[in-house]
Amino acid sequence: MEEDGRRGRSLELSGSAAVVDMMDFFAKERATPASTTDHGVPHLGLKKEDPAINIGFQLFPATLERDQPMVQQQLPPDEDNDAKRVLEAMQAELARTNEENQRLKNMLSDATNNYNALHVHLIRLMQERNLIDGNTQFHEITSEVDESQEEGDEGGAVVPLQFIDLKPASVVDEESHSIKDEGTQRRRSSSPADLPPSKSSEQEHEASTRKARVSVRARSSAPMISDGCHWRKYGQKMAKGNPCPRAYYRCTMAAGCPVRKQVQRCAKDRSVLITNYEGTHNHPLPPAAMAMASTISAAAAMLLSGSTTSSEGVTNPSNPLARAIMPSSSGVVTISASAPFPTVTLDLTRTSSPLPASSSSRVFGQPPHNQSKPQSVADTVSVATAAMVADPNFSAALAAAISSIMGRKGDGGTHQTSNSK
DNA sequence: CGATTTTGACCGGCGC
DNA sequence: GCGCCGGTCAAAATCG
Repeated sequence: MEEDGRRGRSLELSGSAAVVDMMDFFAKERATPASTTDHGVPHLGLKKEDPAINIGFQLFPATLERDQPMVQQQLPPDEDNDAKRVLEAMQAELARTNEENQRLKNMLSDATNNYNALHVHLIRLMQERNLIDGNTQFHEITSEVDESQEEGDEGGAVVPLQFIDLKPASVVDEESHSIKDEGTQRRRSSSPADLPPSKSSEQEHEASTRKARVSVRARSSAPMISDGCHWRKYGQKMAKGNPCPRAYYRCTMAAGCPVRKQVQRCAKDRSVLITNYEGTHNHPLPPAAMAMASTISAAAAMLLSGSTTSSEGVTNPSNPLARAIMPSSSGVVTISASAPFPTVTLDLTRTSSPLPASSSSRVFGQPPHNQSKPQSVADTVSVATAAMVADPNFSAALAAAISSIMGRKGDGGTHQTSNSK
C-alpha cells in the first residue's frame, strides 16, 4: 500500500506490487458494500457479484436525478401523445427501479444487522464456554473481543471488529492514550512511582499476555498484504537469522490507534510473507479489514472454545468450523499459548506449508535464535479456518460455520493450554 | 507542503 | 556489568 516499490532501498520489501490470493479477496471486499460481504450471502439470496446490487446502489440514484429533468426540458411543447406515453413509461420504470433500489438497500441493512448480531452472539457463547471450562488464560481473549463488540454496538451497524488482542482492558486503555507517549511510558516504567505495591498473580498474567499477536502467512511477492487498514512504516530492522529485513508499521486510520504490525519474509521460503499484528484498533474497521478481523476473531474464539486440539498444526475434521472451510482450502489457523506471547497464526499459503510444524512457532514473534531453547510445540492448537480469508466464499463459509457452532452449543472437547515456560 | 519512508541512534530485556 | 537483540524514535529525505 504505502510501499509501492518506488524506492529500491528496502531490498525485497520494495518489490513490485504483485497481487496475491488474499489481496484479490480483499480487493473484492473493498469494491463491494460491507454488508454484502460480511453478513453472509444466505440472508439475501444474492451473490455479492450480482450486478443488481451495484446497479441499484450506485448507478441509478445518480442517473435518475440528472436525467429526469433533462428529458422534460428537451421535449417540444407540441410533442405528440406517443412521446408522452414513452416518457411516462420511462418515468414509471425509473420509479420502479427506485423502489427496487430502496428495497435492496433495506435488505442489505437488515442482513448487516443480522450478521453483526450473530457475530456478537457467537463471541459471547464462546466466552460462556470458556467460563465453564475454567480456562482463565484464554478467557481473556474472548472477553476482550466481547468488549470490543459492545463498543461497536453504539455505532449501529458498524462494528469495530478488532484483531485479537489478549491484553486486559486496563492495558489497552493505557496504550490507547498516545502512541508518542508509549515510548516514554515504556522508558519510565522502571520508576518506583509507577510500580504497584505488590506484584499479584493477576499482574504477572497481564505481563505474560500483553504481547499477544496475530500472525498471517501469505504467499506473496508484494511488499505487504492488503488488509484494509492504513499503515505507516516507522522502522525497519534486520532480524538475526533472516536475510530479509523486518518492517514495522503502525495503524494510521485513527489518531492514537495502538495497533502495530510487523512484515517480514519467511527465511526458508521467501515467497511467503509473514505479517504479525499486535494491539487493538480504537476505531471502526473498513469492510476489508473487518473481513480479516472477523475471521481471526471467529477462528480464535472457536479454537479457544476448546473443541479441537492438535500439536502438529493439522486440521481436526470434527471441528465444525473446520468442516465448513476444509472443502475449499488448505489454510491453517494455529493458536499458540507459548511464551513470550500467545499468537494466532493464519497460514494462507495455498499449498501445504513446506515448513515443519515447529517452524510456525517461530512466526509467533520469536526470533530464530530462540529455537534452540526448549520450546513448546505441543501447546499449539490448530484448525483449518484461514481459508475464510483467502477464499472468496468467505462469507458463506463463516455463516455456515456460525450456524454450525450455534447448533452445537455445549459440545465440548479437550483444550490444550500447556505452556512451555 | 503535508504525508510517508528511510535510517541511524537509542532503549529495555535478556543471557552470559 | 557487558553485549546482543528486538523494537521504537525522530530527523532527514523523498514523494505526490
